[in-house]
Amino acid sequence: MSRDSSATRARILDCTWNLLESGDKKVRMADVAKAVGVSRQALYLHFPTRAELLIATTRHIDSVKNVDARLAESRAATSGRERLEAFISAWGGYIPEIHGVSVALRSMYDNDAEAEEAWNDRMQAVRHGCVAAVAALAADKMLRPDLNVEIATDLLWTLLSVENWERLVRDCGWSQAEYEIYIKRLSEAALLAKD
Amino acid sequence: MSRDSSATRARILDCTWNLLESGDKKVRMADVAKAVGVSRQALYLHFPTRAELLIATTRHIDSVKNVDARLAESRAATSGRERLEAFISAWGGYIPEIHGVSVALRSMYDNDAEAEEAWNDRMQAVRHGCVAAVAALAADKMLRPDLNVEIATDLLWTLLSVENWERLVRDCGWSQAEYEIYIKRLSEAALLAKD
DNA sequence: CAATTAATTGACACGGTGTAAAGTTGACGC
DNA sequence: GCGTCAACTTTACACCGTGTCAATTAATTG
Repeated sequence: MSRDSSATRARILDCTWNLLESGDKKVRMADVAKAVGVSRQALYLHFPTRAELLIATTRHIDSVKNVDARLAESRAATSGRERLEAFISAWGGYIPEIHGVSVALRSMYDNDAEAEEAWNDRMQAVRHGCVAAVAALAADKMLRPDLNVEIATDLLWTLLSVENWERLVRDCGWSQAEYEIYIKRLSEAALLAKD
Repeated sequence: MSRDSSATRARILDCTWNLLESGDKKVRMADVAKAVGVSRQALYLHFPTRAELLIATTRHIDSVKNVDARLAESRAATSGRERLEAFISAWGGYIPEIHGVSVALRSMYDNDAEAEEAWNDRMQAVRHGCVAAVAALAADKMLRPDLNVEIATDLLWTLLSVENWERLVRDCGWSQAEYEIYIKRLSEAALLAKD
């Protein structure tokens, strides 16, 4: 080949990531192109649409940040309660990493079916983690008696939403550490039987 | 005047409301115009921008649905706990009424400073209610000892977000009644000292 | 050298918002 | 009845951002 296609593809992903994370919202295709130092049209040589660029960027972040390994940790915990805490640490600690791209993806949620699907996929993955954590609690008979597994999963999934993280950390000015502490307490207050 | 200006203005607001609430997302100026039976340009005779039309629509809904009176109820409660429950009922019951317009407003949050401000105003109003409810709990010495008033307010405000309502009612398929029951329990588990 | 391929340049269609200008229609006062 | 004012219409267009297309340039490799 003349120039290394996969290398520029990687540069595009990195620059997109940077732009998104720098919080300058308004990341247009032209902005990315400028940041990469490439023509706007070159982007379309690598990614068919803006939505696909964003989705590819999340996957890129996932692989760089090793999200699978992080979440795997929570599966190692023995007790249900430890598992819950480990999962909250893993996911809660991952939210700030993907926050920029999550904002971009969600902001095109309404207009773009592809973006919607990508976002939902992501959220379903989180839900799987919630299901597992709640199941572990139930196995330990630690689940509040007035909750069934389904309801408890819905609640935990809701508590751990990116939107709630944004509210607390961005809007309320909490530190990441505060977020993790209080969201753990909250989750436990919500799910655990008082004993 | 030739035709009653304020009457068509009201018709525009009603039709916008209907369209937004019918969930057909994609409510463009042209869609509203068609629904009202008026030219697209006529809309701009009454509202300078789409954002202002949406904002005016929320105000219109507020006055029709009498949001102030609803929230006033919660201020009548005597004990802190009653006040918390009353506030959750009032606001939680109001969310579905404004859900359509809230989606539209939030979807232009990133692009439109005016829409952002309007949405934030709304959320600040809710926060005032949270502040009052938490203060009432604190006055009754019912607040969890490991929470201060500020943190407790942040938490309650977060729990009562429109986004959480959407997650539970729309995405998880909860009924409005379930939402209110479980969000009350959750809020109490989060905020109340166990006694 | 020739073939291949990344990337460039410049032009354009589309959809949605908002603007501008000229024309139509109806109610009202005189 | 007539003129006037204001609501509304029609048509046209500018702007922005996405995505498409075609012709061209440049670098690598057999």
